[in-house]
Order: sequence, then structure tokens, then C-alpha cells
Amino acid sequence: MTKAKPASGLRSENQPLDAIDSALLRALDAEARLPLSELSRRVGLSAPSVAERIRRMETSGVLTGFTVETDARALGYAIRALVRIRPLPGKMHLVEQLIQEMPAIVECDRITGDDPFLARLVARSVEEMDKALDALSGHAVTSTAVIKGQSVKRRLPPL
Amino acid sequence: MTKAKPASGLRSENQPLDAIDSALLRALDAEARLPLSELSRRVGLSAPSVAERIRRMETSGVLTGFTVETDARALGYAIRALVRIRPLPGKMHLVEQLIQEMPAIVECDRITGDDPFLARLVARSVEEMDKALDALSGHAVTSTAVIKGQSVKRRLPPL
DNA sequence: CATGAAACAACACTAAG
DNA sequence: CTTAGTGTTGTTTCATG
Repeated sequence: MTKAKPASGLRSENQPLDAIDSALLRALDAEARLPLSELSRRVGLSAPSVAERIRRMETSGVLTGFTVETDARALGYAIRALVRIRPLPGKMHLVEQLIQEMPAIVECDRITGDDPFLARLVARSVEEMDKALDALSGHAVTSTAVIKGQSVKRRLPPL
Repeated sequence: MTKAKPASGLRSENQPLDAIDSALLRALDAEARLPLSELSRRVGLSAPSVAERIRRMETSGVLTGFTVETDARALGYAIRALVRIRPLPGKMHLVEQLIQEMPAIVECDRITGDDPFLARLVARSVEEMDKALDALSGHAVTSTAVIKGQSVKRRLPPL
């Protein structure tokens, strides 16, 4: 036996995450396609155990999916912007529908405050951006801030 | 010896993706751990071809990584918020450093406009959120909007 | 009850066409 | 880009502390 790690035995089932789950989550966050065999080496567990832990995190709703990160610029979208959207009176629902149908909007949160929506938008040019936002004219007031860069890349919250 | 392939054997990095690359990207966006064999079935190509296409998209910078999506709520973070941050005069760089060191901030863009930063923050409670933002007090003015929900889940731009 | 070990099936990779 | 051959990986079943 090379590994004498104690694994102090039991792990409560409903507990958010133990140290091993956290390590798995961080490893998968960095490289979601890591094979179970590699993951099992890193955390000192067998592959079936790792597979079961991942499945459990999916079932419990902690891990909601595996996805890819793409570079909008490399896809031809030179402009990324954050747009605050304030629907005109009575147009809240219509505006939300329009937002959902705008392919240029790649993400949108409903938030508290004067502007109910904050959307992330991509465009190949400023002209295309303006044209996309025209879909909302007459229904909402928008405030656009162009993204100049990223100070913090998307990362996991503390585990 | 084989003859060279047609002149277009190599895709330019500025050129849009072809239909197969787009399909692969969409499939991986939905389920990043899909086996190459399954991907190859879906797009009607052999597995090695699919592997090469994915590698090429990574090399060209279109596909920047494979990662997981987690649910902050399931991790115990009941509060998500968007925080606009305006550093006090002369404190721009200090504030950016502080932001990067705050674990509660899971993403932050540098943007045009009055508030140079827009950060996404998670917290287990409003008290914890306020405490996290205290790290910036004296160095920046912040405006916080709590996230009530998502109108558009993160999705790929048109391909 | 969670983990580990061995069996089998599925998969990824390389080479060659 | 495809097909074939080889090694690796994932998964299932079963036994154990």
C-alpha cells in the first residue's frame, strides 16, 4: 500500500463540501476534461469514488454543468459591453422578451436599483452594437459601458 | 508522397468557424465532457478529425478552456451582487489590487464610464457582503445592485 | 456506508493510407 | 479525412473496513 492516507472515515452526506470535493471542483474548474484517473491520483482516491463524488455534486446542484470558455475577440467580436437597461413604464415584460431574443446579448441579470437589467453584449463593431440596441429603442433606456479588459477572470467562490 | 491539400488547408484565425466547428463548440458548450466518439457521431466525422478540430480551436484562441458551472446558492452563497466601483483619486491601482485579492469577487471587468470597475460578488448574507466591501472603504465608492435572477443564462455569441 | 480492486467495454491516440 | 491497431480510460460488479 503506497497510500496510507487515513481518510478519517466518514463524510456526512448533506454537508456542503469536504476538502476532497473542493479539490475536485477546483481541478475541474481549471480543466474540466481531466480524466477521472488523473483526478483520482490528485486527490488520492480511486476512480470510482471520484466519479461518484462528481455525480453527487451534480445531483445536489452544486455542480450544474461542464462547459467551455471562448474568446469573443477570437470569434470576431471586437466589442464587448455591459448595458444597463431600464424599460419604459409598462414595458418590463416586453423588454425582457426582447433581451432574450437578442443574440448579441450573451448574459443578462435582473437586479435591484433603477435599472432592472444588466446585460453583457458582444458585437463585431460599434455600429453593430448600436444596431443591436436599436431593438430596444422606444421600449427602454439603455446605458452602455464598453469593456476595456478584465481585472478578475471568472473564478470559483471560496470553498 | 501525398500532394498538398487544397490551398485552404489552414484556416485563418480571423476567419469565422465553419459549420462543423460551430456545431462542436455548441455541443461542448452544453456538455464539455462529451467523448470525442460521441462528438464525432453528431457531426458526422471521425474521432481523430474532431480531436484535431478541437485542438485547432484551442490553438487559435477561440476555445480558451474547459470549465465547470457551479451554483453559488448551492455552495451557501445566498447573495449575488453586481458592484460598480469608483476608486478615489490616485487609488486606481490600489483598488484594482484589492479587488483581485477579495475572494468574494468572482469576476470583475474594467469598463468605460464613471465607474471603472464592475465586479460580481458572492456572499453568504448581506452582512458578509457589507463586510467584504469594507475592504474598499476609504479607497473607493461602491454602488451595489443585488441580483434577483437571470434573464439570460450565459450563452455563446452567434457563430 | 463509503471506498477499493478487478473485469469488461468504451474511448483516445498514433500511424498509415 | 478515414480506417485500423494499441494503450488508456471509464464503468460496473463485488468484496472490504
